[in-house]
Amino acid sequence: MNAPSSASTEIPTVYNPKQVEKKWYEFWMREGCFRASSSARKRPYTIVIPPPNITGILHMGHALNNTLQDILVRYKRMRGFETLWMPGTDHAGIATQNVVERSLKEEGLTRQALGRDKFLERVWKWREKYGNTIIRQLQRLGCSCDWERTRFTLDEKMSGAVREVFVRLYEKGLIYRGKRIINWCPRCQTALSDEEVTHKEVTGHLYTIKYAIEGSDEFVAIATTRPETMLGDTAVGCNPKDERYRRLRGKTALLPILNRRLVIIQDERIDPEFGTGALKITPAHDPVDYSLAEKHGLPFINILNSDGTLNEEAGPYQGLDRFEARRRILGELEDRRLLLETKEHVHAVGHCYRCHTVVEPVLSPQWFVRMKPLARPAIAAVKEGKVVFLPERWTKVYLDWMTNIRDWCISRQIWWGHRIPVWYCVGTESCTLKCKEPIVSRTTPEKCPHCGSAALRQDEDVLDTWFSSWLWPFSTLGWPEKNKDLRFFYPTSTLVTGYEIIFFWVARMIMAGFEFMGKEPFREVYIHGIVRDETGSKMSKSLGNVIDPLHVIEDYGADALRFGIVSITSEGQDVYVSKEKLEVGRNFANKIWNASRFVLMNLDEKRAFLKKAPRKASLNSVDRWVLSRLNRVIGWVTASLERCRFNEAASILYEFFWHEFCDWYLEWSKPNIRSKETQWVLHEVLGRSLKLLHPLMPFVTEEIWERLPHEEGVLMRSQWPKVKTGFIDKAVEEEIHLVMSEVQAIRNVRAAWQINPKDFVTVAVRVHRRKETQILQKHSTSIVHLAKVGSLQIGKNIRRPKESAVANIGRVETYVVLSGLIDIQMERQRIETALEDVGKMLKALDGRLKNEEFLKKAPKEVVEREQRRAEELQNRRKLLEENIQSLME
RNA sequence: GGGCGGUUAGCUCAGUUGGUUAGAGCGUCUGACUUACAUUCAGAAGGUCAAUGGUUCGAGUCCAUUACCGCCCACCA
Repeated sequence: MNAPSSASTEIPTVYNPKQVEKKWYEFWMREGCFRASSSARKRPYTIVIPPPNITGILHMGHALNNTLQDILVRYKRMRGFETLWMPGTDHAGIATQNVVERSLKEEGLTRQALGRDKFLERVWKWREKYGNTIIRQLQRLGCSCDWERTRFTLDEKMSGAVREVFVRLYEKGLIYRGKRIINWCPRCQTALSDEEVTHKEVTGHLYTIKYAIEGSDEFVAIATTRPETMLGDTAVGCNPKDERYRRLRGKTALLPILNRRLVIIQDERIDPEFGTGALKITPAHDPVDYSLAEKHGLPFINILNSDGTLNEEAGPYQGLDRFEARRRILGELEDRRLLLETKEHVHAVGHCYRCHTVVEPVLSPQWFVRMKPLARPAIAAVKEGKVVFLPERWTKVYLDWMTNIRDWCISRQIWWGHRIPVWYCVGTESCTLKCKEPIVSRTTPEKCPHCGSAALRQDEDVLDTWFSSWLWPFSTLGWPEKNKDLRFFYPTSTLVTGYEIIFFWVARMIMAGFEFMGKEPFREVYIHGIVRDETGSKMSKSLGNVIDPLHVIEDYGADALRFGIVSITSEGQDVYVSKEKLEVGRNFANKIWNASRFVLMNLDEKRAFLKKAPRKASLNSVDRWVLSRLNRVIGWVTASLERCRFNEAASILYEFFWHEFCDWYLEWSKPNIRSKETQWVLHEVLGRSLKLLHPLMPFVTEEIWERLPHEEGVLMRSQWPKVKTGFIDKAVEEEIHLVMSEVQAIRNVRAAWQINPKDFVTVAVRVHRRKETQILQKHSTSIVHLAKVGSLQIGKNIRRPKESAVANIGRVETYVVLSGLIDIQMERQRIETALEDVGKMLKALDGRLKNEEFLKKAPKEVVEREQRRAEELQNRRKLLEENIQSLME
């Protein structure tokens, strides 16, 4: 393939991501670099994207989630897997409907006024216009999804899968229609599943109300947090063991205001300790009351309209909003002196997860999925390790939820979604009893199978959005067809998601995977944290604390964003993002850019020599050092990515590339820059670093790769580097380490004594071991070059020069001549501080070495190492003391 | 009421299976436009690892208790 040519040989000194990112993304797309095929002769690696809502615009949470997936996918691709990242979007029933309704409202319209068909047309139009925004934004992030496969949860094929699943579960008896207490959102005007309700602790009130006892002057006091629900009371209850209420047995209470007669029941489940011990029973608006009512055969009175106003059962309060009704009722009770007490009360109140309105428990006929049978294999699979959570602690959260799973309310009273595939016969003449049964069908039935009537009415409701999402890992691959893609790419490999949707999505996918595919949907679930701002609040538009990833991409580049966000993400912890943290990414991208510029500028025109590795013997020890470090880094980064330790990989690369390769090797290479060996090493280290960095920072690496001589095609399709163990060389690492600390020692003295950076200094080094003498002499040109030394003497018999400061006491003594600048007292202070430190360490060490238990029980290597250290420290102490002496002479 | 996570440098956080003198980035301080990079370079200061107790030759790391912060789950009206 032909890579797009880079403009000129002139390379700007500041990396400009904008143009580069656009160019490469288009190139990758054009060349089909993201495509995956089930006919490939490779092992598959598959990730399905957590489909973002079509209403979504890219926020930091998406940026994190998708960067992590892209890293895995790019890494695996380079490792030689046939890698599929399956993209798509979610129709997001309630969320999308809300958005479109809001825009209708601006036109003075409502969906009811428009009618179902017209409204749906509008939503589809909206989706045509805005539904792919998030996809384009993901592309700007660099996501390497196989976009040609992009799915949408409401596509015809997806809908087919949904109907298939509904019918199968219905026929198996796992889907049923029933009248139960569900969570009702009066604003969205739909039922919600238990998971769609978030409980918030709020400080409300506990009101104690007097209920009169019929035919007496007595009354019973009852505590409630929702006084308006009294309008739906059909009984009063207390614990049978509660002596206080013995007198009420067999009597009847009177509901205040409405004067409804309420039987008084006894039940063990009523807690005599709470409130007054007497309970008002509102069977249609409380789950506990509901089950009490079923048990005791009480009537059910629903007092709410779908919008949260009160209905005709509320008598004088009909038409009022529930909270207004509460206020009025409290006023009325107060006027009638029936309100005994009002006190503050902290309790958990359910809110709609979409619009944050307080939800109402309401008795309502809905469709449910029986979950217990589905949960069984999903629990077993996780226990057996077929599906592994990372971090592992989520396993317990999952299992707890799974074992206490409740039936799933799947019907929604909205229009945007998968219409429930159920029809009812509305024929009148020849109908039999059987005609009352719902007709559940994959396709629209033409007539009632029992009476033959063509008058059929489809269930008005749609399915919960998650009823299509839970099929995602296989529906996207074509299920219920049995095709090659499914055989090849299913089960998928890793699922990457945040913990907030473990119940909504992850758990349900595992159940669906076993139920419909007979296999787990993925082998590994990587759960990352949630993105928060500096203050720790969840980033949200309403709080105005959003750092817009698109702005970051605009200002700093996608690579900067990716690197920045990854490097602050440690396993499963929440992520706090701030602009400053992303600057680290921008700076690093720029560093990579400039280091590469340096290498490219210096590579000779004739580059044939680059193809053949020089003989190891012809490489100097600095070359061998950097190659040794590089190969260690290859191993570390590979291991980190294998274990999904993204931040670890990022920091290993950052440290190596910046602080070893750039800070040291590049500086070192300058004097030898014309040598073929040096050039080969520069090319080698840069090239392999680009590969290692590519999953994290795909754009800048690809751009440089193109300019670097190579024979591998595009970087994203190149091979992941292997560790060349032959290059790992502990001895050479130690050798260079000594030279580096020598340079640092001299620089330290220079800085401490404020020597003008332009001045050369005279340095004398007294060495105590022959090996060290050899090393330092061998590298004396480097030391001179890197520490700006004029004259350097190294030897065993060196004496402290007059007016010199000492550094690096221990293995060697380094004297920097300060003629004139030296301040004896200050130098003495410096040495004494060092002496104190040594003293402290020695004391601790001595204690350990005198401890017989330690000598007996600690491993031999540890003891030996401590002994060696002690010797070194003693030696250092001796030298420091001598230095103070000689200073005083 | 259960469960989980966190508490390490001024700030934000790393710290793999317990073993040299606990690391990074930012910030601070000192210096430098050194021919790849000021989105830079060189150097420095800064920590009794929340508290207590225990296990161990040895604890930031393991165990227990406590405190504070955060999150999740739960039908006490």
